[in-house]
Amino acid sequence: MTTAKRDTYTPESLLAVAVQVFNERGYDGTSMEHLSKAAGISKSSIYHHVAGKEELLRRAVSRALDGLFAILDEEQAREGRAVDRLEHVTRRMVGVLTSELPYVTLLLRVRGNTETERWAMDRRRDFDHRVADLLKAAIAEGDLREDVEARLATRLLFGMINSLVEWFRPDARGADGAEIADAVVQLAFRGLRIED
Amino acid sequence: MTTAKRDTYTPESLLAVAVQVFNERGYDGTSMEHLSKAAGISKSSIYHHVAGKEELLRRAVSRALDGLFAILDEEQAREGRAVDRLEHVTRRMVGVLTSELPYVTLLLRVRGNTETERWAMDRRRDFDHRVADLLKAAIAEGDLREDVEARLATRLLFGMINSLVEWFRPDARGADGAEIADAVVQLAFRGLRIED
DNA sequence: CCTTGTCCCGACCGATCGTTCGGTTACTCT
DNA sequence: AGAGTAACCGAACGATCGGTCGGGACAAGG
Repeated sequence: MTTAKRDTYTPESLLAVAVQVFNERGYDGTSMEHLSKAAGISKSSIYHHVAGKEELLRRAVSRALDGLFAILDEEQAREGRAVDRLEHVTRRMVGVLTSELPYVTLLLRVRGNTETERWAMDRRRDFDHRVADLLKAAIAEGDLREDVEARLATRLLFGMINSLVEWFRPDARGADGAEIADAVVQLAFRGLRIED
Repeated sequence: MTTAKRDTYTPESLLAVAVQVFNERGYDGTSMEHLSKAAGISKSSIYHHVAGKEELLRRAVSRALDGLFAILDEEQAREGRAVDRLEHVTRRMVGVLTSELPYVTLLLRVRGNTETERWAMDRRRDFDHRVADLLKAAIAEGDLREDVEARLATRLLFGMINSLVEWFRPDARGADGAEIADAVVQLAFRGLRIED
């Protein structure tokens, strides 16, 4: 039996409101006053649910990072040819970006001003390196062209995927991002130009 | 005869310092105190050169936008097949991103909290649409695949190019970004995968 | 009824925000 | 030398920052 319906805030439901405001105004541009207006409760009441502004940030980026790292544990990311594993990770990244959009958006925008932000940037860099290794392996296995440097290609691939947070908005009709994942894979692996 | 060497600040030289700090800490995360420390002059002295914090932002994003819009006026962006014009704009965007890196970085990160930021976002959107029209024309002329929607492809292309501000750092040996432009064009137009 | 704990509030804290002001230094021009 | 001005400074402004405090409203359990 899950908790019955309550019209009060939980740390999680408050987080959802906070993350939305963070993304609209930027984390540094958001005051606790802004959050209280958006949540409909007073500024001091927020501190009944969470320890402060930075805990909201930490919860948000943790959620995003957990979603991303979980991809690497999936079977299709661990077994098979590197190029196929890379394509799977690419598709699943688009999936996580769309399903956890506000949290990932916040993660991709932290600047490293606080210890929490630097920790998030470090974990994110770890994830990036893991995917970069996958791309290098795909080149070594002869499935990807080697005239584009692996690190550069990884950065451009991430640039393409991560740009979703700048323009993707969830759709009423259930666009779960599968068609976007197709487009990303098409563009990244086969290119825009028609070869003939 | 240009102005003789001066060890005092001009609005332009102060802007260069300010933009660097803005990019390190984020615009909202940067206080005038931070700027005064970085510039080596007192907080109040900054106001002798510029009207305030927001003018620094306006000057910076204006410079970035002027650089981008100038691309569209170039002959190679106005004449020839759409696909070739698009490739030229792509290469030149990489060039402007690298040569005006800190200014474009700031432009790509504004959130719309002030009138200046919203104006910058509007102008940037105009530019994006101009490039999107180019891509649509290239599809209409039969040079680009039509199984990826034009607007989506434009967004992914921009995502790839704009990601430069997240990782590109100017090199001592004059890497002017030409090799990066090659990589972007290779990836975007021909893809990563080896076709055979 | 009274206690207990959850949820919330207005008032307030010291610190910091962007900005202003009056005044001083130092260079340029005559 | 004296006047004018560009460049700069310390001190302070009102506003807002993130966060604290004591207490009120209210439902549950006895």
